[in-house]
Amino acid sequence: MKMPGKEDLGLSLSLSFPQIHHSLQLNLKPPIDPSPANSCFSSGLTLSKPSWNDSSSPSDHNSDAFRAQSGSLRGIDMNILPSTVVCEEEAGVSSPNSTISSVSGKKSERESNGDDFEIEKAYSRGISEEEDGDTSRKKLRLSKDQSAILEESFKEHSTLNPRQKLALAKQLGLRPRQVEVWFQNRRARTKLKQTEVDCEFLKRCCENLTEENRRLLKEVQELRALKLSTTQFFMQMAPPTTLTMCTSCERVAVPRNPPSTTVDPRSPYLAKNHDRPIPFNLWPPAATIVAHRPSDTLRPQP
DNA sequence: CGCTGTCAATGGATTACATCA
DNA sequence: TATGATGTAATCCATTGACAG
Repeated sequence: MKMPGKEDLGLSLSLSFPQIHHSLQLNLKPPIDPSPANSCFSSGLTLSKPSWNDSSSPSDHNSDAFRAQSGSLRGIDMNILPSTVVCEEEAGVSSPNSTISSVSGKKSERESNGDDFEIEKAYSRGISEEEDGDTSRKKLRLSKDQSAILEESFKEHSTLNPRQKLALAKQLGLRPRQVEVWFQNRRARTKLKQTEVDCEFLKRCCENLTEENRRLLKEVQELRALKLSTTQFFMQMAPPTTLTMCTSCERVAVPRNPPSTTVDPRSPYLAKNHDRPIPFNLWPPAATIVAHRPSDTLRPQP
C-alpha cells in the first residue's frame, strides 16, 4: 500500500511551443506500466501508477498463464519449498492482514515475525543442506518460466497486494518475499528505463529549443538591418529642413540662408520681411520613427 | 583471471494508518 | 472528543554480493 509520498508532490514540467507539438509532463510518480497502452511518449509524458492495491481477488493469477509449470534452477531447484511453507502460505491467503502478509516490510519486522521467519529459516536450511553450508548470500536466479510468469503479471499490475503476492508465490513455488522483491526490482528497472527515455526526450526538446532560439535571433538581426536601411533611405529622400511661417500673412518665410532646393524663394506663398516667423517642421516627431540611432543627430530639431 | 553487467537480496528511510493514553 | 506518541505495514531507494559472459 503505497501512500502518496514525496514522489507525488506533483513535480511536473510542461514544455509547449508552436513548432514542437509536445506537452511534456514529467510526473515523477513511481511508475509505471510498461505496456504500450501506458507508454507516455506517444502523447507527451505522463507517468501514472496503476492502482492495483485493492483487495480484489487474485483470480488473474489463476489464469492459464499462471498455470504454466515452473522449471528447475541451475543446480538448485528453488521451486521446491519445505512442505510446511506451502501450508502456512495457504493459511495466510485467507487474511491479507495475517502474519503471512507481513512478509513485506522492514527486515527486522519480517524477521521478528514468527511464521515468516520460520519460512525463511526453513528455506535457508534447504539451500544450505544442498550447498556446502556457506551462509553467505547466494544468487538464486529465477527460471525463465518463473520470470515469464512474473513478467506477465507485472504487465497487468506493477504492484501486488498481499493476497496476490501469496497466490503468485504459490503458483511459482517461490517465497512471497521473493515475489515481492522481484516486483520491487522490476519497478526499479522500469523506472530506470523510463528515466532514460525521459532524459532522451528532454535532450531532444532542448536541442530543438536551442535551434529555434538561434533561428529567431538571426531573424531579429535581419529585421533590424532592414529597418535601418529603410530609415536611411527615407532620410535621403527628404532632407531635414526648417521652414517658418508668417503669422500675419500665413505664408512660408524665406530663410536667411535657405537650403538650395527646399522652397523656391519666388513662390507667392513665401512671406518676406516679417518679424515673427513661426518655425514648423515637415517631419513627424523623431521618436515615432527611429530612436537611439546615430542618424537621429541629422534630424531637425523643433 | 579480471572486468563488467545483471539481478536477487538487504538495510534504511519514509509514509499512511491504527491504536492508545 | 481532540491530540500526540507509538506501532505496524507497505513501499521505495541505494547498495551489496553472486554469477554469467
